[in-house]
This record gives sequence, C-alpha cells and structure tokens, in this order.
Amino acid sequence: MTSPSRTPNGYSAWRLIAEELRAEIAGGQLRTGDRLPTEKSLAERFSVNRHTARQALAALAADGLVESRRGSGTFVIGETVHVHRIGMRTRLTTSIGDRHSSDGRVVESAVEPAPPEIARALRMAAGADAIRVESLRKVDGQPLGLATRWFDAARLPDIAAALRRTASVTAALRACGVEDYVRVSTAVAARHATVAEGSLLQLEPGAIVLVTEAVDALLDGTPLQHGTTRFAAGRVRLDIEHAAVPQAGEHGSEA
Amino acid sequence: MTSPSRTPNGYSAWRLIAEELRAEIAGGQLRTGDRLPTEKSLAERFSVNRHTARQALAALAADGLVESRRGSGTFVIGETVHVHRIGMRTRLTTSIGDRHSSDGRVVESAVEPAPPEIARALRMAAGADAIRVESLRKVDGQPLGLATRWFDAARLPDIAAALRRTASVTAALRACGVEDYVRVSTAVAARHATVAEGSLLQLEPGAIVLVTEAVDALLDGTPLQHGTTRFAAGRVRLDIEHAAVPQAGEHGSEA
DNA sequence: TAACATTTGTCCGTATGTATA
DNA sequence: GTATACATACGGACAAATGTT
Repeated sequence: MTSPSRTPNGYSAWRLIAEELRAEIAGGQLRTGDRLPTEKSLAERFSVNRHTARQALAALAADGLVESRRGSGTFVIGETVHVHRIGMRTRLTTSIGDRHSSDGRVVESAVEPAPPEIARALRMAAGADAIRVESLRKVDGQPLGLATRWFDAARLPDIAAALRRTASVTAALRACGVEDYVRVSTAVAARHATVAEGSLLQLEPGAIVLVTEAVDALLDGTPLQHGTTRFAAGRVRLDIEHAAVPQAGEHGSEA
Repeated sequence: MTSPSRTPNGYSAWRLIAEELRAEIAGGQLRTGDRLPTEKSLAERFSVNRHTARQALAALAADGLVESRRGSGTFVIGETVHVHRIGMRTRLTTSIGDRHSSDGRVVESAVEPAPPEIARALRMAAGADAIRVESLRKVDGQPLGLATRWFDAARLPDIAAALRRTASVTAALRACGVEDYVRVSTAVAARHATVAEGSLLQLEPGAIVLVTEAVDALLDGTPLQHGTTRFAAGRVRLDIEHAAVPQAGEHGSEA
C-alpha cells in the first residue's frame, strides 16, 4: 500500500478494503442494519486517504451490500422479499397478500404513436395511437415496481382514466368492458437500474431491476395490453405458476 | 455546475454527463464497440475535472454499458442475448437452438446430506443422502449459466455418472429410467454475482446473475430434481411459456 | 528493439455543500 | 445551533497498459 498504483484487476488498496468489509459482512461480524465504520475511521484503520475508503464503500454499495445515507452513515442492507406470482391469470394485486398495504399510483399517462414492437404485440397499425401509462406500485410505503403499459387507443380509449380511478388493472379493464383476460407471454431479464428508475424506486445507483415484459389478451387471443415492469430486484422474487395438471398426451394422471 | 454539491439523488455533474452518454448510446450515435471520447476530452467538453468525467464513465461501466481498458480507451459493450424458455416441459438443450454450439460440463458432484429446504422440496427424510451436481453451460464458448442440482441418492443413485456422460438432464434421467417429467415450480430472482460465480461465468465484478430455482417431478408428482441456476444476466433472457390455449374453466383468484 | 505520447487507474490533499443526529 | 458524516468537485502526481513512431 506504499506505492500508489497497482495492477488493473489485481489488487489495489480500495479493493483490499472492500474485500475485508465484504468478508466481515459475510462472516456475520457486521449484520443487517449495522452501521459500518465511518469513512474517516476506515481511512485511519487502513492508513489511506478518505477517498480511497470511499471507493471501497462505493463498490460495496454498487453490489447492493451496503447503503450510504448522507449525514448518517453507511449501513448493511437487509432485504425483505415480496413474492410476485406470474401465471396465466396473474394479477399483481392478488399476489401481494392481505398483510401488506398495497398502493398503485399512476405517475403519467399519454397518447402517443405506438412504437413498432408495441404495435406488433398489440396487432395495431404501425404508428397508430396508443395509450401509455406509467405507474408505480408501493407496498408498505416501499416502491416495488415501475410499470409501463401500452394499450390500443382505439380499443380502450378510457383506460387511462380508469386506471387512475381504480389503481387496479383488472378493475380498470372491467370498467372498460373487459370481463376476462389472460397472460399470453412473459419474458424476464435483469439489468442495472437507470438513474430515473433508481430515483422512482428509491434505489441506490447500481442497484438491480428485474424486468418483466408481458402481453395480456382476451380469451380469443386479441391482445389487450403490453406491459413492461421493472421490479426492485432486492425486494421482489417472481414465482412462476405452471399448470397444475400436466397434459402429457394420454396421461390422465394428476398430481 | 458552479456549486460543487447538489441534492442526493437529483442531479450532479457526473450524473448529467452519464445521462448524456447513455442517451448517445441508446440513440445509436455510439454503437457497439465504439470508443467513447477520452476522459480528458469529456472533461473539457463538459467543463469539469477529469475525475468528474471519470465518475460518469464509472457509473456507465457499473451498469454494464461500457468497458474501460487502460491505455486504450472506454468502449461500448455489445450484448448477445440468448433466450431460455421456461415452461412445464423446459429443456435447456432444446431452447438453445441449432445455430449455436452448446456444451454443458459437470464441474463437480458429491453425495451429501440433504439440506433442509432441499429435503423438503424432494420429499426426502431430513439429512438423508442427496446427490449434488454442479455444472456449467457454455454456448459458443461463452459461459451462460451455472447450475446446482440436487437429487435423491436413494432414488437416482447413478444420476451423477449419467450426467457426466450425457451432459443433458433429459438424457441422463432417461438413462436412470425416467421417461418423462415436468417442471413443477420455478422462482426467479436477480442479484449481484459472487466472486466465485463471476470467476466461473467470466463476469466483470459487480455483474448480475439471474437466479432460477426450480423443481422437476414425475407425472405423478414425485419430485425428481431441485435445481438452482445462475445465469449471466447480460447474456440471457428468460421466456416464460404459458399454456397455448386459455381455458375459461376456473376463475379462482390465487392468493 | 527502443523511445514516446496517449489513455486509463490509483492515490493524495483540499474545499464546500447538504443531510442527519 | 453545532458537530458529524456523507456527496460532490477540483487540483496534482505518478503508475501501468497500449499503440505508434
């Protein structure tokens, strides 16, 4: 640590400090909610400049292990995970359960020409008017997911208003005359949150979002909705519902 | 930009620079493989110190958008995403397709007492012998996923050897007398890769893994396998298969 | 091969702003 | 109001990797 610079991936001062702290968290000396030593004291302990200690803490924060609060300190993150079920009849509202206060708020809505991939998914003419609704779902006051939904403006002209009133997709669709619908396709990916997402979901920079992209349709297959939801990965787990009864050729047996 | 510090999450100089560059990448002005402006020139362009420009680049690098190479520059990362289907009859091998060379190699296997949650999932007696198999799947030479599979040692004593021979779960199970099986449950989460995972999957530090936890069973419901797979999130997207034909039989809302 | 400029990586020191206790 | 602690920004210095001359 006497010479200032080391090799690229093999070890520099801040990496060594980060590894040390990581080990203390993994080893249980530092538990969920515990406050880490201050930047100043870390700097003294490892005989480095405060910035070097900061860089180590920033690395841990980027990994989602710790969270820094200005004026307060840096703390070990603990996760409370909510389970979100995904199936043919997925309804977010029902998957939250009753013990928690759930709140879905429409952040923004607008009528725009449908982007190509949305138009294709909703079987609309390219460039036709679509309704885009952004909403933020909170559970127990904590933001869980950020949804971008697209609807065919010609098919469901009043959906935005309905969503603002009810804050439930199922109820809003029913208000627009849709009695029943099913999930047609769902894709899942994960990436780092953007700045905008991090701001709305109250995430640290570098935090992860689980991204689901889904299409709902009427029972006859007419597409209704294209939705992209970004979940705060640290707070959500997705449970995929498979059909209860396997329909293997001739097998009449059941689980 | 005259005053040094701004509010915590809302905007500081390095965030603005990062947003600008992010937009250029998203907008296509900067394409995969392109070299970004040097730190020095970015500093001049935005009238900030080189460190401030560096922080913006570091944020993009943490998001996996760019990669910095000492002595060379900072470059836009390109991703090739493989689609992995998840459904009642998920077979990883079939979802890869034919245009790619797929290779699943058993890294390690051992007989161990089943951990509690594994024993429960496989309906084994607590502490009974289970077989654990770790395998690494590569596509086109690039590691895609790292799987940990558990089997009941009493039920499938030769599964490890079969997996080493065939490198296909379906084929290995068939070799052990299992003609058919289905996916019972799948959970999806995302987190940062550990050091060990990053090493095996050849990930950058701070990279993301998509974690699926699944149970496969015989058609009569007898559990066969508990598998946890960690996919390199940047290289994989999960596609969830819903039943093709919706049947309006039961409207029961899930709790 | 060797010298050189370029570019990123690391570290130190200083200063100021802002949120929290 | 004061002290503490993190957030941002600037300036300088040198090391290490790369590419070119």
